[in-house]
Amino acid sequence: MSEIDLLVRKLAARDVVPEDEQQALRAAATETVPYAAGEEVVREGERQTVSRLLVSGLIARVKLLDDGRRQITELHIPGDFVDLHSFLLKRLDHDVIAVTPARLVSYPHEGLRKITEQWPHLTRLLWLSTTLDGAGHREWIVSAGRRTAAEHVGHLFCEFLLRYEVVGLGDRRRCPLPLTQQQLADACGLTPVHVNRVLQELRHEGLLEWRAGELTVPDFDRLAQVSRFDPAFLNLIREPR
Amino acid sequence: MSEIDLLVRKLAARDVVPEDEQQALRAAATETVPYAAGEEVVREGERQTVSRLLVSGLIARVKLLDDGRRQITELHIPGDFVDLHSFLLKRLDHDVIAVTPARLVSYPHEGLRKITEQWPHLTRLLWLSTTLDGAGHREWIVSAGRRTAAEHVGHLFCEFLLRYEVVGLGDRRRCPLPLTQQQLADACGLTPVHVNRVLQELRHEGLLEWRAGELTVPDFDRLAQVSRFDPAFLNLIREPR
DNA sequence: CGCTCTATTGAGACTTGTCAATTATGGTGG
DNA sequence: CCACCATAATTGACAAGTCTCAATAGAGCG
Repeated sequence: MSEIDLLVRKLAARDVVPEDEQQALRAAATETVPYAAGEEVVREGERQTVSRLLVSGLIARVKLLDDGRRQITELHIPGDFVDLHSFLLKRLDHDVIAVTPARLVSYPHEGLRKITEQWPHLTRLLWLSTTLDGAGHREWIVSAGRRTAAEHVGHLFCEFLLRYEVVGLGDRRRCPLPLTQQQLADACGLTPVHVNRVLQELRHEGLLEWRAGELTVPDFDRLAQVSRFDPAFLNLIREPR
Repeated sequence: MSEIDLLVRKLAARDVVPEDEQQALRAAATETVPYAAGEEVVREGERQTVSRLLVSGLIARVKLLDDGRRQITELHIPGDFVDLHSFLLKRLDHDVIAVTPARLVSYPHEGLRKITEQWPHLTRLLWLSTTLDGAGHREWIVSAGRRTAAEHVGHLFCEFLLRYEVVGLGDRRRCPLPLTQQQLADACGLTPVHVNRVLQELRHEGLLEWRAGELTVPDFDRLAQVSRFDPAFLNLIREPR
């Protein structure tokens, strides 16, 4: 199994990824770096010269306020670039931390630059990947701004189920969810206490189970309906880009 | 004055934009389309074949929930591409509407595709432009999740002042802000009633004035401090991309 | 077998929302 | 130029959702 298989699955859900482009991607990778749970992968503001593809584990993008308030702005599963945007931004506006032990493959910006010079379609696929992040961000803005706490949590769970399904590491009944309630609270902009109460409510309604880092949802459509989840933002349409 | 001048100012704040690339951009534009206030520019889910650059007016990206709740996920000022991400996504996850009368220059995706084939550095600048949107989104997630209502409103105002300053249409004392309180509420995930109270609070503390669609902030640094505003997310660093 | 981190529970406070009415503002036709 | 109208802004009283603080219970780990 190649280090880019999961990324290819993710991209292949949106367009054809020719073999030569896969090869070019593989050639751009350098080493694979392991991280321990809680370890910092990227610190806000520091100049980056590589971007990193997650191949195993769970990664969070975290923004901190000076008084300690913290907000997770995205959670990454295997097959996601956790900081492809650093190729353009050079300095990130957030930290990147490993939630669980994780392995990340490095793609030096120099190699990515060469890809933009020789592989226009692959470039567009990578660009697409960052715009998918953007679509995810917008959905999170809606969740934080206009959804109730229960809808917000349920919506995030639906998102996870489908994203894991796309890369073949889960389906719409179950997927990994190795978070603490504190971390879930930081992702939703809630307190851990309230997240706990919301989870109990969702569990008592039989909408989900969540134990030992695994999420189980007996009826995806029901959870999706209750959470006002519409998968359109995942852009799961295979067409030329 | 060329239609891309404001965009060039925006990009030039982050990297050098050579004359030949400016020329390539100009060549990719087709017509300029005027919109009336309230008019829809792009409808969610419809397949797009052009992207649009805003040259005058104010534009909002709006997401709607089935029961009428509405969230603005981004506000665009002149010099912004309002839907460059549609070049990759093809179908947007949100509507795009004109808040005020506006003029938009069309860039057919076909021409953008050619740019990705012939102008790698310009391609990276356009890609950068969408990642700046992403950084803005993340800041909005933090505002919605972890900032108080007053901080949220103040933060948005600081963002506006600096963005207008970058394109030369304002400075950190004053800029256009042609929104209703209802629209501001939809951008912040608040109710109009609460936005109104927050505005009075900010006004009474002498932090800002806002009349006739124009925002005036006597002391930017004080508003920024009160709002926990850190301009880093705007990525205002000129370096090779 | 402790120890530490995580999850759970309860009581009360506070921010923000809801509903409904009133006032101000700006544009338009006469 | 004025009266009128629709929209936007403002106000008040009260409800609701979420937070805070503090304590207890549970679970994983050396």
